[in-house]
Amino acid sequence: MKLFSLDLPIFMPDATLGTVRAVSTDQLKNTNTKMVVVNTYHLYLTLGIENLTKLGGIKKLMNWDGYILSDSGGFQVYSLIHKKSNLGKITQYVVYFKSPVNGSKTLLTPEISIDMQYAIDSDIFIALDDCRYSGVSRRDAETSVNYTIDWARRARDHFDKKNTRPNNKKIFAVIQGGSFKDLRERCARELIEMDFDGYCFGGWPVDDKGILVEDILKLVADLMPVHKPRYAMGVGKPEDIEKCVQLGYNMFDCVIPTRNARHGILYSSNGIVRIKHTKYKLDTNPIDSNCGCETCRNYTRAYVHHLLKNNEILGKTLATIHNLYYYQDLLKKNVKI
RNA sequence: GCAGGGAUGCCAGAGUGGUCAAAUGGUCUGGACUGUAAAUCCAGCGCCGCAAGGCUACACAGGUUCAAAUCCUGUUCCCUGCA
Repeated sequence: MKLFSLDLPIFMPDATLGTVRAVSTDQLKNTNTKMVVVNTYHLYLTLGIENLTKLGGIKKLMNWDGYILSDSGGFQVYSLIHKKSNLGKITQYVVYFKSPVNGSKTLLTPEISIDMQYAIDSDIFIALDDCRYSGVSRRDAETSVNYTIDWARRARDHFDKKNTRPNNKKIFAVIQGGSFKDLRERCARELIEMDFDGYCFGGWPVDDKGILVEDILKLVADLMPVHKPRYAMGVGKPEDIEKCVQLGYNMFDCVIPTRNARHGILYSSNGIVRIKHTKYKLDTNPIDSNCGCETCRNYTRAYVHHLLKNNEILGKTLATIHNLYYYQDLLKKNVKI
């Protein structure tokens, strides 16, 4: 399947604030990355609609000639409010985020989220959703589904109102419902009626032990239209992505390759390399001898070990370049014809 | 040489009569991280023990005291002024 001119499946690194941490746009390009995920909520808070519009959008700001997908802020509804509480409040009409610094309020609605995504000038929009933990109770999952459907309709309407074709923008919706089959079915059915350009698996993709919730992922994948992109949000570890490709998903994003790189966990064809371990201090091999990334072509494990042990910025950069290249390679191997 | 100040774990550095195996950082060793509040977080780090627990420290030598890392005396070393 293709999306724009891209082969699916695709992995999109997270560039929350308009940067994949530790790498420049050129370096990012050289990892074979074609699309990145930016975050509506974080950009709304930091740059805002007006400023970002003046600056001409995030692509221009980043000097990025690839594609941009903007997450709606729905994950922050989960990570900042449901998970930590006290950082905001959710109602059917609006979501309030409370700043932990000075207590000031930020208001987010499905409409504001869309306006912001236009300011970002992204290629793929996401309708605001009420994201929950994978083990969410039935009662909460029901609320989440109700809000998500309602917000998706409002997002869709607002998106259409502003979308003067032919600008080739797409909008995806997120299927919530926790582990409850009927709720997932209802959510999927109603969202499909609204005719979005793609559908996303919503919620936390792993259980409290970190194990991929395969049964729920399968259930939801089977509810999605076959001819449209299927995006498993927040997935995941290399093996989790491969499992999800088998289930039918073809779009992925996750902080794991980038965050783990910064923390010294590197992926290789021979398994995980914890580069900060002392055994790599004098190791003059590349991180992965089968890898063609800038890091592996030019530097040794000993060097990356040394840099990361001493908290040098370049260590994070080289590690990130490697992990992203590894992920893009992995997805290439999983392209289905 | 004179006058002050100081010596506590690998480093930095609290504690100034009992509640002190030794705060807290850092280093070090593990681990976690899944639509990024994350260059973050958690655990361990004198010795023995899986653990409960036990044992040993606060430059060195004496002393005072029921009790000293903490008070006194001397020694060694370091720092800061003045010569």
